[in-house]
Amino acid sequence: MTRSNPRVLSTLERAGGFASAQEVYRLMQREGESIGLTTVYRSLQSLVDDKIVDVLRRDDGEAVYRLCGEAHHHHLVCKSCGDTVEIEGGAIEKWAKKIADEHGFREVGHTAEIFGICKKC
Amino acid sequence: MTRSNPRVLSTLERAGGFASAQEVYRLMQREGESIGLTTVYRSLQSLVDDKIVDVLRRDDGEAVYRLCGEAHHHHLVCKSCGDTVEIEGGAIEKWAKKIADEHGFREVGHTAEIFGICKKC
DNA sequence: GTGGAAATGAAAATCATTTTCATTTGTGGT
DNA sequence: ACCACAAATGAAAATGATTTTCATTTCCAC
Repeated sequence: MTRSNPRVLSTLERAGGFASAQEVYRLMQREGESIGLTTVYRSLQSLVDDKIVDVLRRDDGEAVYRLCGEAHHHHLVCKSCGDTVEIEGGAIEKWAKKIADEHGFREVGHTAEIFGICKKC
Repeated sequence: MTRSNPRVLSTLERAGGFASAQEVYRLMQREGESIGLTTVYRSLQSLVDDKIVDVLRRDDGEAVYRLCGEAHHHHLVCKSCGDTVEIEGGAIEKWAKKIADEHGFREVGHTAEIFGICKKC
């Protein structure tokens, strides 16, 4: 993936760093960019693989992609408006490590996400 | 919703309190219950509306339904062989609640999973 | 029983996402 | 420049969960 990747990334940035694949595609169409929906999906997926963007789920199950810094963090997501707060996970890191050690697991990683309804909703 | 509702609920219980609509449907089929997929969806939705079950999303976007009040647990999964250990998440519960409180979130839930390579692999 | 509202379910529609596959593009070797 | 081959692209079809439509069935209240 080389040609499309940067265009998709830049569109995602322009969208406020938070959009679904369909939205990125429609936005690029509107701006006269020539790209296929399939390629948008593939580019986003490769950006996820490269850990340049993050993916999470809206309430209706649609995947939304989000620019993401390199620092490992977790998310507090509003189920209603999709608003996202990056949070620190010091406690989690320790917990994950401890549990994994207890069970003899190596090369340990983890995922954690908190969701609820935010103040505004 | 009256006739199907209890049957769907009881099936969800039997499934361990955690399953997708399709899984509930297939389970009922296998057990010889006569019910339509549409009705399973409608029953689950009404159980969600009544706050008897909770809905959240798998990584692939499929909705999974969970009995409310079920003590939920987390998983330690081996990336290599898929072996899974159920673990307790006391620390996580507290962490999630604390963070959510700090940001004024209501109706809070969370997901967490630890993965790595197990002893055998 | 009778009539009408609510519940049911089969089939079709919807919608995001993935797959297939033929075409285009980029690259390295000559 | 030319050729060959691999990677990238995108249109169209396939997939799979979920929702909608609509005709039929069930359940009450009278």
